[in-house]
Amino acid sequence: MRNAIFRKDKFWKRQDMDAPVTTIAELGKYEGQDVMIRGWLYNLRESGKLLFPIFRDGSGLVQGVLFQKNVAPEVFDAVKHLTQESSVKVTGKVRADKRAPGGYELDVAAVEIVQRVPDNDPYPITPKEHGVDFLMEHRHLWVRSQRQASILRVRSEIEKAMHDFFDERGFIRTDPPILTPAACEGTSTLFPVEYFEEQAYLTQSGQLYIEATAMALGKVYSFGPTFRAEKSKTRRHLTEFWMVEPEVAFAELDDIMKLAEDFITFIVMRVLARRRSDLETIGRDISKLEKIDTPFPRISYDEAVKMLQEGHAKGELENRFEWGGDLGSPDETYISSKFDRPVMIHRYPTEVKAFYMEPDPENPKVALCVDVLAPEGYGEVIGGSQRMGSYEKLLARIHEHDLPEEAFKWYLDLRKFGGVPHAGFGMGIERAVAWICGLEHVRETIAFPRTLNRMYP
RNA sequence: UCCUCAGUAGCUCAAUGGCAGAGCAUCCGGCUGUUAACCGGAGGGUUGUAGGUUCGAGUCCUACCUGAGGAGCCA
Repeated sequence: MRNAIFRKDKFWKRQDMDAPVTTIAELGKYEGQDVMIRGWLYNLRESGKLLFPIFRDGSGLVQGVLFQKNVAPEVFDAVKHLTQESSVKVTGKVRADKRAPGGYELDVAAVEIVQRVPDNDPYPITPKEHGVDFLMEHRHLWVRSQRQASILRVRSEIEKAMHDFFDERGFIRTDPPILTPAACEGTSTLFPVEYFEEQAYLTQSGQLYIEATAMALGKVYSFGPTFRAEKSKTRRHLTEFWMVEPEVAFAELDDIMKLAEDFITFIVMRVLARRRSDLETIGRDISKLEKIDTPFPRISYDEAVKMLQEGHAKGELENRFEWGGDLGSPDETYISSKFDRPVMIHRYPTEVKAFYMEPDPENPKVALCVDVLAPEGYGEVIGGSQRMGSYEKLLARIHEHDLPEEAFKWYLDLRKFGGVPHAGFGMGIERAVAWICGLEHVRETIAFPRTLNRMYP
């Protein structure tokens, strides 16, 4: 009712005509001028004849000011009873004020309510604290909060940086299939899907396919969603996550280790350059990111085992680590805690790694592979390797791992028709975003996370 | 799959085995510079579900459900 009456008011229409539309982030360019911003009511404080509505528009926050005697009674009344997250078009004069967050205020002259949140069914996410379960249930609204919006901006910047990095180096993006006939690595649990009369699976990695496109185009990369049906319930796991995977013909292990450290450093520098204010909103300790630079320390698996055993002897690790196993989460945290930049651990035992990895010619018990561990306990963000080159050895591996030979016929062909040494790696975007933003949990790094117990919203 | 913890108002949480409460949110009133504003008032409950012990259960016991984060596995 209030809304309907107000929409017909001539006052705001007249103001509206000459006020340019802008965003909150750009308000500084319009100091002293009338502008219109379009957004949502973030919060409202009042003090008698004085109102302080805070608006957000996706680019930032601005505080509006209304003195009762200075504005039309309909405008004052409309703002006074405006509900949180109602959508609005606001017209007013931009004024610099030290008391305002962001440095600028808007002297509100007119407000058009686009859609009013009902009084009896208010916006559920208040400026007060909420629990994880409640926020996840309202993820479609939670993304409007400043912190979540900043995280999504950083994620976008990381993805953009990633594309720029590979493009500048002559990589071609090739998109692998998401529906696949069989396991890529034969280890992880896959999501089965009905494919007409056949069984198919959602991809757990595009790697095998981009090995093929690398033989066509030389340097390629892929970026897309991957799926793991593992029943993992930790802050580092999603069932659906996005992975970027470069693959390079004629590259060996050392080449992709260099590529990996350049890649990570490039991304961190880009985020620091372009999304610093978002990192500040998130509360990230930026000095930790500023230390990231090449070269990253390179530690062989053998050396890592030695570190872990010494750590156990000093009482810093609960369990004694024995040569031959894969590093557990506490082991990775321990090793990465000794450095202030990402650590590269290379040459793991062949037995704990995927079937397609090339054994080290100097010690066939270990594979030419590398894991990159992010600092501050964020764990593995990159896994890569040099791929097995020999047709015969690869075929033997496929048999050893009980994989269906028929399904890998095309993959074996790559070793038959002009096989070359080649290598690549995969980086989980969510873990990289979590580390760069300093988040507790990867579920905040993607707009709509898919976890073991959650498909909604 | 295993281990641990938690489910009470829309939200965040209290309540020794003895009357189910507070703050925030919502609505009403007050306040001309507020910063998660503040002050006063009102409405708001199948204490996750099903059993059991007890004169009496939000509280103790059993099972189940849901969620959380740790292991394993992985990026």
